[in-house]
Amino acid sequence: MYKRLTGMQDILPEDQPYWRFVRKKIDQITALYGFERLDVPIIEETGLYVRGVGQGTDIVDKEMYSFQDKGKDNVTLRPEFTAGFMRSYVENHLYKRPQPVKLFTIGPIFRYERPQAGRFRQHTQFNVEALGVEDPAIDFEVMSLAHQFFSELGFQGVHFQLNSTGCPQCRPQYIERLQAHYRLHYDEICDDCKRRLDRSPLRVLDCKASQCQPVIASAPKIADYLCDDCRLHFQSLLRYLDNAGLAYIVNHRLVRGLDYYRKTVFEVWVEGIGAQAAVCGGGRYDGLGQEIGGPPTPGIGFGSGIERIVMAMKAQGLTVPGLPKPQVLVAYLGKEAKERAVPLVQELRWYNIGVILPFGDRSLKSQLRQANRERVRYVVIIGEDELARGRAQLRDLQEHQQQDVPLDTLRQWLSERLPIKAEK
RNA sequence: GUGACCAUAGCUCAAUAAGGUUAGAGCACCUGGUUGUGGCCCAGGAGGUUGUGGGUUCAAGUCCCACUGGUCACCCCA
Repeated sequence: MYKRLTGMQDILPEDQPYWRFVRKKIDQITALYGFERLDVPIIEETGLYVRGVGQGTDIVDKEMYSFQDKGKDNVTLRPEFTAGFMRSYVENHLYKRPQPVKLFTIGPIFRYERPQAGRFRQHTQFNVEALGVEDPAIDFEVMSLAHQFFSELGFQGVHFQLNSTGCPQCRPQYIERLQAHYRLHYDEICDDCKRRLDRSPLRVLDCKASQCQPVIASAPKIADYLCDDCRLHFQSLLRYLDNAGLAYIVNHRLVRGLDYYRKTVFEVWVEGIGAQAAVCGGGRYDGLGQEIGGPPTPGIGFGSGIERIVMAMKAQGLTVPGLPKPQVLVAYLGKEAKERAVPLVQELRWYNIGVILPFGDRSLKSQLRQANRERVRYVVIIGEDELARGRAQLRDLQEHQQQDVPLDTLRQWLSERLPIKAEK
């Protein structure tokens, strides 16, 4: 028997209402904010991600689905969207268009990780990117979109974890101070942090080991080391958020694992996805354009995992509308009645009336049970008697009533009361 | 990559404190109780080589080992 690959999952019909709801909200919210859809390939040259995401990051070092194709090209299943977006922006000369270019997409992302609650090797990401503008007002716009998105999905008290991670002007000085601080406490910190100190120093701030907490608490804060440019940018953003009443928590420990982030970084946390909290993570990546060989291009965006959103929605008891389903079942008794039922079902569907046809020549009782189970409103019953008279029994399962109607008026009778519609 | 836990019917679980005959139940499914009438109820039915492979034993779902898979957590992230 074949089984799903580790970390992959099937999205069964019963979960589709959530997915439909989230996708619909994505379409609405992006249209409202003026973001256009851009779809990029699911597979790119490996080099794009190695350069874009950065050597030394976990993604590049151990999480990419990379392989050589039949033409001996080194390719990789996309582990994130932003690098591909920047590639497309440069390749299609989108920088020639009025800036910013505001884009979004939704699609699968692949990372070879050990699965756990809220983490999969393939997950679906809603990505929003605004390229070409440095103005902190666009940082605000992107965050505002995220805020409205989650609020309208039904989440209560949506707020941001927010920080600035500086830029190449100021970050190095801060990192030196941070490393100096950690060297003073070298014996007290965990092994992971000893490793991080050289490879990815900002990450020590994110450590969860209890022994590291005092060292983190006494560590210098990057906010005190930002250059004028970064500080003013951050202050403007905070002001916009304040004025708009969007809640945030400045979290000095919030950092990113990817090299290209500058200045603004933010996340949205929600309850209900196990040890994971982030349902949205993003930031500014002004260095990425040049990194992959394009023009210097400011950009800000976020990614949001749909699986995590759905999981959190369920955990928090958020409800979504049901999907439309047929409201009529045509039951038949006997071979000749079936001969008439099959084209009747076809006809009704052509007139936009959703119909279920039972299969297998089962008893009327069984067909009615099915009708009840599938919660249709009406059952059309065609038997020998009815067939001979050119009529059908029309049973209303909700009102427990039944009437005898001419077969050729069924279409009109039903279409008057049953345009196909969503359940409840 | 590291660690912990888990694996019995489609699903959720049972199977006397440390082995003992044909592995049970609820839900779901099918059939019947009404020559052709749903929900509720009643009766019946189908559905398992107890994850795989070894081992211990007179005897293994139960004990031991390995493997596979899953879950959760770490690393890290959505």
